[in-house]
Amino acid sequence: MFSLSEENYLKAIFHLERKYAGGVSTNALAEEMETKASSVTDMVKKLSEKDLVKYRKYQGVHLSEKGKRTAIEVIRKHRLWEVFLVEKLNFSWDEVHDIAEQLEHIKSEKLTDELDKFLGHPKRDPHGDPIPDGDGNFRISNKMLLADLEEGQAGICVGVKDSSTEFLRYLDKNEITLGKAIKIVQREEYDESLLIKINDKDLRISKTISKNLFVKPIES
Amino acid sequence: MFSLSEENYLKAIFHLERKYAGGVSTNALAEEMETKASSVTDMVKKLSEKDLVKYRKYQGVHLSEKGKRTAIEVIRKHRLWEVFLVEKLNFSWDEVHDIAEQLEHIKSEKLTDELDKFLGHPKRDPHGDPIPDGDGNFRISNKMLLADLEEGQAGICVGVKDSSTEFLRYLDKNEITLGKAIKIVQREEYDESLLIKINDKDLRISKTISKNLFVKPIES
DNA sequence: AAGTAATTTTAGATAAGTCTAAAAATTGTT
DNA sequence: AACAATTTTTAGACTTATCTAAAATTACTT
Repeated sequence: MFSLSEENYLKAIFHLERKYAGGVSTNALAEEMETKASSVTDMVKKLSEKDLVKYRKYQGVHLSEKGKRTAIEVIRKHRLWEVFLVEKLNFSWDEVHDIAEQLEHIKSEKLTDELDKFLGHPKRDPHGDPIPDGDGNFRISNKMLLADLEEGQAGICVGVKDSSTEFLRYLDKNEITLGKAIKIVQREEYDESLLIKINDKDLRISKTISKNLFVKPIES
Repeated sequence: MFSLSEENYLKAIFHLERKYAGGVSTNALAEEMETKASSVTDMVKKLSEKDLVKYRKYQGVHLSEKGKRTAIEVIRKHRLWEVFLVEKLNFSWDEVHDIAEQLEHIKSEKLTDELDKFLGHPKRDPHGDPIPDGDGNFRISNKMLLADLEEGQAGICVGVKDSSTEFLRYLDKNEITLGKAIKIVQREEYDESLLIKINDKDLRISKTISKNLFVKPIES
């Protein structure tokens, strides 16, 4: 149906629309896709002709309904494959991204549905990101950045914002995994670092870390 | 490492070298790849420059050691994914080919090895074709065409030569599956059809069928 | 062995996706 | 509002993989 390149652009636009609700700029897309602005313009025109995006020269792009549906389908496959790799093939959460980038383009609706069933209809991928269902609906959750919790508040670790190998390895090393409870013991205003309690131990984490970790706040 | 197209050519050459030991002709490759002879010439030159094939103008091609290794790796992945689809995702043996054609190009050695392990190191794919191991070694078996058995002889059904949907559906309909014993009750010389006994029932099959079914003869 | 038929290669063209460099439009600044 | 800086688009070129049509080579046939 759509080329690998087209699917990757749609996915990128989908992700960027969260940040730039007023339209995704050519430069932002170019950076996300690690390509040049001129290439983006070319591709965006093509996507526009196929009614996958709404595009007005110099004004950025938006996904159309059709484009959004396609993007979500690719994301669904990406996340299901990540679950497969971690749960069934002994991959760790920092190893799965590049392979899922390949697997997400395999075309077969039956394959996606059977994989979903085989995995027991998982709701989240190994990084805590929600997996859309077959109709493209995401489970919405009240997650927030750890950095935005108040002193004394606690939350359950539910996802990462940065899923780079480096960050995930840092988390592994410090035994921070999804599902764990984290409590803010003390906020250091000077460098915005946090002293947190996790696994019954105190741990000091930098602003960089707390800005990349999602938690679901615990009502208290 | 290699493009999708390059891998498909290598695979096709590998298969054709069984039939044309003296070198695979441009036309034969063109037919197998469903493309034009001129396209084949172009690609074969490219593969030759990469030392994946040995090529002399007008003389056909042979895989080099490197080309053969690459082709076998692709075939290994194809067959492992077929096993996965049938054993884990409820696909039937006539539905898996096209999806495996896509999955066979996913690049990750760890993925292949873990998949192999997850599936319990299967020796054959759902059509009875042997799965090469990680070093590229095929299990060799003394299979032969059902058509070549003598009257009175029997064999175990171990594979298909034609794995088209149509043929596989015919087999399903007649309850001919891998592992079943088949005995030649009578050969009809006029049209080369066979009367066989399978599942304790007599069945008349045409030459077309018997020439596309592999059996391992039972010593008697 | 010479001529015809078939196969294979070459030459030039096309499409997708990318690039660089230059032109056009928008945005920011005073 | 005018100029500068930034962003975006256009124009033209390149690569990969393909095609058609013509030329070259090999194979077949008598």
